[in-house]
Amino acid sequence: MKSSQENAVETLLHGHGCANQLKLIMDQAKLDSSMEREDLAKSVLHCFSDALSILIDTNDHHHQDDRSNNSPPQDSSPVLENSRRPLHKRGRKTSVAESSDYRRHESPNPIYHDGFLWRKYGQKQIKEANHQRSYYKCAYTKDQNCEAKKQVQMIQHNPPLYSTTYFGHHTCQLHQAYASFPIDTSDPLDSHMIRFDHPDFSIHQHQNQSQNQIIYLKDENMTLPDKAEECSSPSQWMSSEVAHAVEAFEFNPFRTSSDLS
DNA sequence: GAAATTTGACCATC
DNA sequence: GATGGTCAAATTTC
Repeated sequence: MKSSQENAVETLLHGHGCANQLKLIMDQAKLDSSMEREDLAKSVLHCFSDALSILIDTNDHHHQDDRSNNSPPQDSSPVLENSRRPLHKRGRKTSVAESSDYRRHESPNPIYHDGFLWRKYGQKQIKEANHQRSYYKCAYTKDQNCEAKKQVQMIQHNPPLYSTTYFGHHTCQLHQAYASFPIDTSDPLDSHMIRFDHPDFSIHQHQNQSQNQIIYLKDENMTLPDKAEECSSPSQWMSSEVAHAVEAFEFNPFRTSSDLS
């Protein structure tokens, strides 16, 4: 019997293959393909690659844990680190940074828009990194005592590579709405969508004529299809940044009902 | 005018 | 003393 994680890897592998094929077709028919489409295809591929790396990496860690709890942690994938190594050698002031609960993701683009609302509270030139590091915390830190934080830092100039490190978990209502929301994509008529364009920034669940449920979130910089309701699945337009964040906070939009039970 | 960002100062840790 | 993380006043943006 396959675990849900193995099923997820299998599904992602299939999707990755399809996206790869699509890119090949578009490469062959460059006359017709706009840069926008090509970028989109690349983005999809990148998203899949990252997701797979993350899942495979997680599996590896689990397997290592199974084998021996005393063996030292091996260096993880360059794409994602989820180790218990301290992030910095010294200078930490907060309990958050000292926490073992952090997830680090590296990508060619900084992850600014990941579906959560962040407030920048600092920026520092980091001696060891030669690049500035930006500090963000959840916009609901005060309102809802949410302790989620993230740091964004360029770690490589050419080609550009950014590291986004998430600390803690969202305890704000926004995240709870995510986490408690049952997702089942097994039935295309019962799919769920996440939107970022609702004007009043509150979370709503909406049932349209085809029974699709939609979560509205705010993200002014997210470009969406004119009629997002007509998309058959979130993956049609969900940004890679959102996918990264979704992973970072252990929210799986493709989780099925059977996985929940 | 409110909200978000910037930036220098302060503090804890090494 | 050096460094990284956070605070909060100043500044910018909408």
